[in-house]
Amino acid sequence: MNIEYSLIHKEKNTNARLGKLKTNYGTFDTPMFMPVGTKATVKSLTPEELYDAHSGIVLANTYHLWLRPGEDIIKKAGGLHQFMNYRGPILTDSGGFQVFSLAKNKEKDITEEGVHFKSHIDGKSLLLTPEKSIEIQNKLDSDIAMSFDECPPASASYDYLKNSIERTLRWAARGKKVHNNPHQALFGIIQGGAYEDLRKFSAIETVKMNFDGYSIGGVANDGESKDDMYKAIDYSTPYIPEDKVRYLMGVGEPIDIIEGVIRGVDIFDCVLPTRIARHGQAFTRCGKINFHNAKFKEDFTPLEDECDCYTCKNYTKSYIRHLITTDEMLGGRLLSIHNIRFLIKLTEELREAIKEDRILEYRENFLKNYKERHK
RNA sequence: GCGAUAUUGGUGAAGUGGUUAACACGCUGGUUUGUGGCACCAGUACGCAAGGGUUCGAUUCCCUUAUAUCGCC
Repeated sequence: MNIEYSLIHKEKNTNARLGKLKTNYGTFDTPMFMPVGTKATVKSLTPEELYDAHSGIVLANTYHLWLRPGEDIIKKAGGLHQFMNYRGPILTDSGGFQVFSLAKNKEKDITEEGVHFKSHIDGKSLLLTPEKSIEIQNKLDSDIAMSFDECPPASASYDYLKNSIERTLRWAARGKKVHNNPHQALFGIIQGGAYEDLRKFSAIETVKMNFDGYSIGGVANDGESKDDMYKAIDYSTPYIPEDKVRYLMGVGEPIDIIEGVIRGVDIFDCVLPTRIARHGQAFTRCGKINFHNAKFKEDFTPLEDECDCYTCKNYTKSYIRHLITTDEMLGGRLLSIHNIRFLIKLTEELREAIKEDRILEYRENFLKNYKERHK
């Protein structure tokens, strides 16, 4: 077995779904937020801290682990779970997203064969192909592998996207052909920007290949508007079979998670909670707050009264601000613990709301408190 | 007591007789959506020790005072 998705309940008023995903390394409920652990670690957190946050699954990255320490070393260690001592499900991203940002000349470097680029570590010229990405992921032995796709920028033209999704489909087929880890699931990725016909085409053709789950990609890129992101989801989900899990790649912000869930998404991942934490910011029910702000200097209350995370149960805003402004390691750690728990708790609440068919009401209440600029 | 040198923002400091006083740190905001890059962006001295003078114009030249450091009695 690799994975088993079961749909438990469909919300009455929206496309939101409650489900369960079973893997060899544990079962978790969906919708779920997946913390990002690019280099086989969710930056600064121990596995125990991830369990405490009720994290169902974490993401690691093929490109980074390929370069360092190398997939063979991880295989020797007994696979990614053993290597990083994480006893829960792990998904590996294909490396496509990273490699495209490193490819200097998009037209020349992105070929039918794969993507040519220079290592960010030593400048060595490298080629990542769909086959190579899958072979690496097979060795990493994650629970879920992702197809190697092209992740075009939001600004890409219709014609570019059309060619790109066709190539991504060919790449998906090539990857699937070499995938040979029976314990590992393989997901296909739907692209197509904010164009209805492209998303539909990409979704239908990807689903034809019969993957274990499906992702919506190419979203939340370089200044894409929220409306376009929501459209990309709306245009993709109708074509994904109900009994397959759906993963929206790279999202993110609390509001986008809620909107994604309403549109039928089951899994999200995002660097935001850990990245903004390292930059001194935290998610709260009232919106993002910045611990560099002087107003927290003498604020001896918890980050959030009602939050059940380690940070909120034990530390004051004044102390966290002190750690952040003095650049102490613990500051980023404490905020990462909170931010990850915040997003996972958000998905827990969304699951409750789905169960009771009141997800629209939940969104309304959430938005009432949450102050954030709408792009 | 005498002489020399210095005195620029919260800090370290650059600088010039003439439009907006460099840069860095700090500080104050902000950004961050499948994490190469704890990063990026913006703001932050109405004043150059104080008071006089020279000059069309002085932070920049001169004088006095204050303070500091170093010498000498």
